[in-house]
Amino acid sequence: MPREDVSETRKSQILDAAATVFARLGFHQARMDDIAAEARLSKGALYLYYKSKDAIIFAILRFSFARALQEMRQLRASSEPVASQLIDIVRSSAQDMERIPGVRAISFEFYAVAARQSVVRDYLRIYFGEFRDVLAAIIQRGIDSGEFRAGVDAQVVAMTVVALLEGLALLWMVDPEVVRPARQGEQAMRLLLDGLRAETPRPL
Amino acid sequence: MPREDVSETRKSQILDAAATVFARLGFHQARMDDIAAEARLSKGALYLYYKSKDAIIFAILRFSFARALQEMRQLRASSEPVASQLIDIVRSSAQDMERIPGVRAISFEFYAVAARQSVVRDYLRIYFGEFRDVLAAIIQRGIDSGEFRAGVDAQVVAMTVVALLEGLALLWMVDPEVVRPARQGEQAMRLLLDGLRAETPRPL
Amino acid sequence: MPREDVSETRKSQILDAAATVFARLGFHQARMDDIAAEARLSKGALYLYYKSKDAIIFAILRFSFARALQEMRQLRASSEPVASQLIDIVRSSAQDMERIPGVRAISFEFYAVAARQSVVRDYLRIYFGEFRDVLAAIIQRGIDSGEFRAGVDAQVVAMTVVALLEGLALLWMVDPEVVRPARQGEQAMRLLLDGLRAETPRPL
Amino acid sequence: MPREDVSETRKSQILDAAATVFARLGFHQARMDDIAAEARLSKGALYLYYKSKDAIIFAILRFSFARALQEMRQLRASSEPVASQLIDIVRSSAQDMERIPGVRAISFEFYAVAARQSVVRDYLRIYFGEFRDVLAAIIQRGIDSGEFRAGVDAQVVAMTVVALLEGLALLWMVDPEVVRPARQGEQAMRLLLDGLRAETPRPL
DNA sequence: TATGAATGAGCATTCATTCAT
DNA sequence: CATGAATGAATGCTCATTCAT
Repeated sequence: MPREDVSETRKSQILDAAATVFARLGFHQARMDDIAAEARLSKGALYLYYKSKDAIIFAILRFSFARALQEMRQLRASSEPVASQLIDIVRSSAQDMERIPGVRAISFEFYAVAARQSVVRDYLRIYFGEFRDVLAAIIQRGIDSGEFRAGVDAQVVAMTVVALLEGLALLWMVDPEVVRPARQGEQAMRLLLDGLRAETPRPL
Repeated sequence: MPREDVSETRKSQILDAAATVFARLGFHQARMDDIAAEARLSKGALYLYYKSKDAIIFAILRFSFARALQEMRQLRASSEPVASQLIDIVRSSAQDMERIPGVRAISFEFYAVAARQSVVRDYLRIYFGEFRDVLAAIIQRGIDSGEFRAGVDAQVVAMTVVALLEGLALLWMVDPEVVRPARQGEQAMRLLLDGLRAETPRPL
Repeated sequence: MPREDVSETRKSQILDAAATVFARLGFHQARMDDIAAEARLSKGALYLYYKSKDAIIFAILRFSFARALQEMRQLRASSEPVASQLIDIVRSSAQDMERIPGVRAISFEFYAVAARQSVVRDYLRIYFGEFRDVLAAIIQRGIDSGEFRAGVDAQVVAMTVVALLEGLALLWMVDPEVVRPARQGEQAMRLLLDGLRAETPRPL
Repeated sequence: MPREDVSETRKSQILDAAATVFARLGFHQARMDDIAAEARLSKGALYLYYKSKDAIIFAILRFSFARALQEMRQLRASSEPVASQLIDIVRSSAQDMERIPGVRAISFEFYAVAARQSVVRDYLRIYFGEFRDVLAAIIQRGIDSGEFRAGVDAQVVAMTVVALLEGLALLWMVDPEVVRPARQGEQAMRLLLDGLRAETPRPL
């Protein structure tokens, strides 16, 4: 009469707790005791499911990464007009970040780690690369359809959009009273779209 | 026979060393021993000039902050055409970050800390606020002069430019082979400028 | 419908496994998990039969002790000539140790523990005491029969033989390429026998 | 005005303390706190001078080993009659062990470790090997001078003497009331000497 | 002013033991 | 009988900070 396998339950129970604690305290300041308490497990139990604190951090990285990639791939499907699709993407990304502030706090932890650890950097490189590719494909569709003027470099525009979103996340974390990612992100995107549509780019 | 005051010399000697070590190892992984060794001072000497490791971190924050603000205020002076001034700002910011990668690594450390410590966040808020204000003033000049179309929100555009620069810094750290802040930042800025000049923003 | 009592089976199953693991890893380095795995039982099962890890260690001590005493008492029976019986004893003891190296590894663990725990020391005291007594009886027979010269202290000779065997076990563990307990133990015993037979012990 | 270098002082202060604690509690049961307390230093100070607990254990091994080898080499010099020199060696070895019981307790710890760690075994191999060589040289001198009968294998006799001493140490640790290493070791050595001198080894 | 030896609080990790199933 | 998930006390080691010199 084998008991049901709680292994997966425990693992996500731990990751959830760890994410909460990491968001509050940061990777370093967070103690295994904090995570255990948050997960309502004993400290020893954490080690039944994860080899070390670092292993938990990496598991969170992998998990968030996988989910982010998955969400991103949903973007391809759409057959909306390109401009409004881009605005949707920016707006919903911005809304997501405004909705769950903890996630962003952890992102900044990861960015700090990435600056020194190539393993972490690798994950981010793939993530941002794929994000740019998805956007670039959409933008390219706009160019091909004549919605955007020819001569635009889709990759550069994609990079601009990603940078804009990440930059807004930072500014919002720093000054949430003033920075409103959804609203202002959308306005920024509209400006970019105006630039993309402009018949002739004028010289300086 | 008073010896000359080495106090200021020592302080910046320590801050330089600390910045180097923090860039390499991060705030947490960096040991007071590492900083002392890098500064060619004894560990005890660090405590003659700074009360604690955190005090050193804050001193770096204050110092970078002050210098960044100062550099920023130089921007006001210019009487260039607005568009080219904006491009200059983006390009030189991007070039700066490409020139001294260590500085950026420390920025990411600060951003991670800012997500949890309001004192740090306060500094960043002021910094980014001022940056936006400077840019907004320039942009407003463009609007007033008719170089940009009326109806544009200078603050939003300023925020967009700052977000773009910060986002590029992140993407560049993650993937320096592909992301070229100076070149691509300039292209992004030109797109934005095209949008700003567009006679009539078109509806979606 | 009483199931057959597996209790004794389990107990020796556990002791066998524990002995194997202890021989490989030592008392301290060996984990209850290791013993359970080796015994093909769950960790919990170990506690059904033994109260603690220490209890297992003591059970091994008691078991080895009982068997060793029993084997030893077989020695009394013989009616061989004394000299050859002594040589037989030394040779077969030495052969035993060469045959099962694990047993010796555990002995050294017990000796280390004995140096600090009187309970363990007590067992060893009885064991070595009895060993000496058995040998002393044999030797005394040699003295009484005139095979050995009078004036010899049977207890001292017995102690010498036991010390020799234990010493050889140590030297063999340390340098098995060079030390051959059976062969060299026999030669040592023959020398001793020559000394025992010598008409007159000569002054220095 | 540099302070005197306390490094060597501290190191031996720590080794002394550690030896005391190890003798009392064994390698495993001894805590770094115990050693620190015994050395009247903080736990941290131990780590200034030794990298780890194992490093302390090894340092004790190396130190004892070096001193034991050194003492042993003093034996070569003598030009006493061989028989009395051997008796002196046995007697003084036995007296040494009776004098400092702690040293022996640690030996048994090392023997237990040696059974599983070749690094430790290597030290002991060299030590016992050298001990045997020194004794063998002395015994060979006895053979060459005619003091002992020809046909004796000096190495085997040397091994016998070493085994005897180690065996006595064990028996003494186990039963110090009954076993008197110095006295009984000397008697055993005299028996061996009788055997060595015997004109003709008799057949069984 | 400067040193660096010393301190000790703090933390990740291990593992014997328990107990619900 | 048997299991193995869960517990939590125990401990080696680190490192910011202090202070005698």
